[in-house]
Amino acid sequence: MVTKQLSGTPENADLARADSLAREIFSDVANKWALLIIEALGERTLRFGEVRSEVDGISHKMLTQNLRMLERNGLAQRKVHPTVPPKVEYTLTEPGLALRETVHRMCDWTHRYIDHIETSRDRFGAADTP
Amino acid sequence: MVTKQLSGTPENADLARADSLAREIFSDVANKWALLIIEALGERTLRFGEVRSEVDGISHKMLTQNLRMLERNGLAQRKVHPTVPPKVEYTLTEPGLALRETVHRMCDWTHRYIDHIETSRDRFGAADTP
DNA sequence: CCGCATCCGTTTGGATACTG
DNA sequence: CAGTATCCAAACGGATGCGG
Repeated sequence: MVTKQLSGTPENADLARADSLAREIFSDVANKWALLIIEALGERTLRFGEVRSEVDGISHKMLTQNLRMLERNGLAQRKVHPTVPPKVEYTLTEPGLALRETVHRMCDWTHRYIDHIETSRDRFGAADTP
Repeated sequence: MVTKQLSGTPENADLARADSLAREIFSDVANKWALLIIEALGERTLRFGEVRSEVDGISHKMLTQNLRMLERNGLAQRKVHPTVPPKVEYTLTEPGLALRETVHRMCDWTHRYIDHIETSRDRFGAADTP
């Protein structure tokens, strides 16, 4: 299991809990929108609408939902300016920035193997890519 | 957008296509089950049922579905032994192994920040973690 | 043992509208 | 502009059965 490595010696009960928590965090984070948002934010501070236009394709609802999740996990910070019209800014925290590093790795990976993958898809018999 | 960096200078049409393809691959790969399977396979060759018991929680259907996807993208190789009962083995390819590296980074990240995240969740007001 | 198909409940995600 | 709620379609995901 993925989280196996997280616990050096899986021998006591604390680790079982940590493992389950790790699984939960992993599930939160290992999804398309969350990773795209983290990437979009980068080292900048963006307003809600700015993130929205950066991510492109994401709906209002999904953005809100995922930003909430990131905030809850302490990956992004939410700064509300009590003005009118409202202005809400989001910034990645240290953990968020660290996670972003791994997203970069995944992007690099995509870049490196995109040709290989395309070829593989062709060979497999592409009849389902609209 | 995440895939922005994939195209050094986003100026011609080829890159737009590559970008869309990158997005598609990213969506395929950036999901819980796919990453867990890749991690489970590791450098070993496992039979269908072995993967199933490694990943734990995954259903027959989801496993099949994701293994097909990994095969289609050339991330995993499928070896059928025409015996009875059938024996089908799966192995990560080079690209698959490379992707696995990034999964490891994500696991390391989880390990490093799990406490921070747990604390953050508590502060946020944990009323929804069953 | 493995793969494919089917049924079906659950969840996700988009569109819209309303509030502050 | 941002957040919340509602409605509804689509996709996900589990269980089961048959076929190779």
